Amino acid sequence: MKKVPEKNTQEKILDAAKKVFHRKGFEGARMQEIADEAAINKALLHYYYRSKDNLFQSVFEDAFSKMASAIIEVISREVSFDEKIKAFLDVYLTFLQENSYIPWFIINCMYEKPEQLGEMFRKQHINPKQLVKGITDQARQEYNLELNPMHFFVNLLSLCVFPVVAKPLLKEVFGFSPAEMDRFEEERKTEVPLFILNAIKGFEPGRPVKKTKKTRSTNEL
Amino acid sequence: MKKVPEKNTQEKILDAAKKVFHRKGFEGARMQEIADEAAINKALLHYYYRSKDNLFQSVFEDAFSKMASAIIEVISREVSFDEKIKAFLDVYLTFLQENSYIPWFIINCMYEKPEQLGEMFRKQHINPKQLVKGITDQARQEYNLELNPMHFFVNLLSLCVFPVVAKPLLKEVFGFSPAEMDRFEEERKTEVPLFILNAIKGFEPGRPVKKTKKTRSTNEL
DNA sequence: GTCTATACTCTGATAGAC
DNA sequence: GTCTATCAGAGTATAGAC
Repeated sequence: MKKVPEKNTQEKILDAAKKVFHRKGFEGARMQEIADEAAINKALLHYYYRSKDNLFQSVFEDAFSKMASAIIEVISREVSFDEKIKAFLDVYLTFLQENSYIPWFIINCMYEKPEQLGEMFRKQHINPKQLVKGITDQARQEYNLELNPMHFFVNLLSLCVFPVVAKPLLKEVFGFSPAEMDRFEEERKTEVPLFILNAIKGFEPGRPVKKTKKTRSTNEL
Repeated sequence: MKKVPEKNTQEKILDAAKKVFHRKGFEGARMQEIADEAAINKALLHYYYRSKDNLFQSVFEDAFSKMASAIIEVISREVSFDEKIKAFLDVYLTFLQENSYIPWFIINCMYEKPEQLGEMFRKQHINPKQLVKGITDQARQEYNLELNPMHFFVNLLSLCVFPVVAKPLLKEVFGFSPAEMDRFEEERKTEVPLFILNAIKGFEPGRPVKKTKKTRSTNEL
């Protein structure tokens, strides 16, 4: 009695929808294309998900909760600040590599339907502001670092997410082949932690920003 | 004899098209909406610009060249490395504040019509790879800093652009009021340079990443 | 549950009067 | 140059057989 892990139709549709919505966005996506991608008939889409809107909604909720829990899980770990940052970057960059369609999809959705989100947090009893403040509080207690909560967190996010979101742009601008692009993403797993950990050291109170070894006079590094 | 700076129809159309395409992207934009925005008839759009594609092309080229020249101008200045970085952040963050619609529009365009871009660079005789390498070469010569060209430039871009692109998302996640959001953007003009200049110092060869003042044992900051 | 065929709406584009 | 009217195609959604 073999276990055949064949996906049922509903799952096939959802997977296909993710791919197509990711590539084309809501407006650009075509129900026909989703049907083709899932290798089923167009009418079946409407059998399982009444409308395009409805299907999109499902894809969005799935994507957003994946994204949110990936972030929250790491942040909530009971480890030291530096371990937490490293773990965050490791887990999150890998997550983004494997789910590169999610960030742009979420951002776009916020443009089209800005309300949608607030209650998703309340439903899950999450307070992002508090969560973020926890990180920098920990940094102060353990390392005497003075980090601005929001800005530090947004910096983390930016360095992880932007390259993923702007991938098609960067690919074109720098003329990367798909293989080079993959390599670039792989490299970021070491480059981003390096950059951030270097930056953090500058926020020790004993290390004023203006100090420099060089002899340049007015504009110091 | 008063000068009445009334715009001619073609300009009215282009302005209207910018607004609508910037809000909705290519697929989401409707010719009817552009016509309404320009307070003219739909048929006139096709009189001046043969097709939707054609009109979009004009809007895109305008946005992209604005963005590109804002970046290139600063990078090409003949100043020291640190002055260049500071100038870049100052100019670019202000540009983004005043043109916050552009990044989303460009990235979205890359998803919807990935081809469109490569030749725009060739037309303007720009070699992005070379331009970017120039920055880190300068850093090595002037400050003995070993920066990876691509990654450093992408880091710069990320920290500037992502918060702008993800504005609706951040606004919702953190529950910012419009005023708070403005303040946040204003703060980034000091936070981002601080973060980056701190990070850069870590790339001096004499300053190994693993060094730390703290007594924590295995996982060093 | 899955398919074929089709209804209906929206939208980009054109024809032609003025 | 600008308008009204209309076409042709694409796309979502549904009806109904199996």
